[in-house]
Amino acid sequence: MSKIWFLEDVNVFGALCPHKTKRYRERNHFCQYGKQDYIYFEEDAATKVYLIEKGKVKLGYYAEDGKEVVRAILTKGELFGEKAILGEESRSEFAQSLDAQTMVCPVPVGQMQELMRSNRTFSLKVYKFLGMRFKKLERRLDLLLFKDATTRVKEFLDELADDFGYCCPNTGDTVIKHPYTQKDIASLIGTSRPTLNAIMNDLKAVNFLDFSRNEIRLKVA
Amino acid sequence: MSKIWFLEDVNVFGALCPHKTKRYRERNHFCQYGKQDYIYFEEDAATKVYLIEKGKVKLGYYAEDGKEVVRAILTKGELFGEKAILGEESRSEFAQSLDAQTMVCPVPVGQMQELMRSNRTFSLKVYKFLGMRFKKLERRLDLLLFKDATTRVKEFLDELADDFGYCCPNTGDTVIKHPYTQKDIASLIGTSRPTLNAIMNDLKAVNFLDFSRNEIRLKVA
DNA sequence: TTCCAAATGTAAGCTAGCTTACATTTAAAG
DNA sequence: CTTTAAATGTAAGCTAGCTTACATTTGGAA
Repeated sequence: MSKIWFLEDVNVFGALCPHKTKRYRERNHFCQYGKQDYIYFEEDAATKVYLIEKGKVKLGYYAEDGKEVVRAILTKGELFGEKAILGEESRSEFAQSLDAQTMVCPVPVGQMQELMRSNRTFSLKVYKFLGMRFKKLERRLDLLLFKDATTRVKEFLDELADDFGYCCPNTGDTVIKHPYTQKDIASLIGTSRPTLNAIMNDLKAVNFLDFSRNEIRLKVA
Repeated sequence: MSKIWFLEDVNVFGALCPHKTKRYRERNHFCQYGKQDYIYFEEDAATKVYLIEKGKVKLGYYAEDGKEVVRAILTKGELFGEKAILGEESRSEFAQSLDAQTMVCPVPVGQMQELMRSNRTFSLKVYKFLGMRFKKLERRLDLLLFKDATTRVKEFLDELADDFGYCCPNTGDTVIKHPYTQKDIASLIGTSRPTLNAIMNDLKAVNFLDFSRNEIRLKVA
């Protein structure tokens, strides 16, 4: 499902990206980041929205005890910093490059809003995009409220399959090449890292899936 | 904090409400609902945003096991159904009147979006409003992830104080007259009802607060 | 005024999942 | 090719908070 949205987003934001227009390119550039580089920090002024051209970006924040909390890890074609459109003034999270060669295209909020005003179709797509993010949050909250850790893992894997999965032509398994560590996943679904690991191995034991460092295979039933 | 927004919302949506214009009033009316009446159900087409003129509205949904889950209870001046603006097609929750005399002002999404296009200030306020709702969700999620039940109760009471509280001139206590039952609150903060009750009585025992059916007093320190 | 259904109060017993601690494996950097 | 920090695997012990069950109180309906 989110796959469908993802594609629509690409249409929208691909069309949007100002680097396609020559005049803009003269003034601005894609921004490049190395591994671990921060694109923005918590508390930074929220003046731009970013489209990922290449690489991986981690969004998260630091809890009072200093522990890093992961909100999401996004890749090529995905958008982040969108709360700036909704009047956020300072960032409530950091954005950090995970790859040695991450490229993002920054779009000033003002430009975004101007486009939304002048192009009804575009604005509706942005609304839908924001609505999706909203629902995703609500879904996470509901899972946290009512589902046990194993169920949350399975739901997370389903989402992951939408974003990164493809069907293995030989086995029919869904192969997911993803950028998450077990620590990240644990943080996202609200369990401890050891618990997540145990669950993953249980699911492997019952042949629900197989996994290695950066690949998960959901077995066909 | 949310109080400030609340007031701004009133400005915006007060100015917006089409019943102020005579022509509109001839065609549409405020909608009245009795106790327990549903304003919309889950799965209903999401074509309108609603402003509460009077009374109380409960938003929630039913879990698979049939248990009711409360998302929020809103009162005069507050807005709901706003996901319709963000391209939601069918409701993911129900809206139910809690008072014998609840009045709401429905605003079609199309009209809303037209206004947003034609009035930049208005659209920015709507964006900010949506951003607030977004942050509220994120805050709830973070609390659920990292805080124990007692902390969540206290945070909830702080929010409640913003929405319904006033300072008692004699004692200096913050008095909160609210529409929630303990069951509602438990559902909102993600605990069981017995646990919430125990916590409330513990907080009463340590003189942090006092409470009866529909009033909570946060004691001055 | 009485009655009833909903709301609130309370306790016992159980368990999912946390914390902590440590071992093992892996991949990236020099 | 070695080194090393990060990632992953595993287990023991503990506890917050759940479930269940029941008692008591309360406000509104009749």
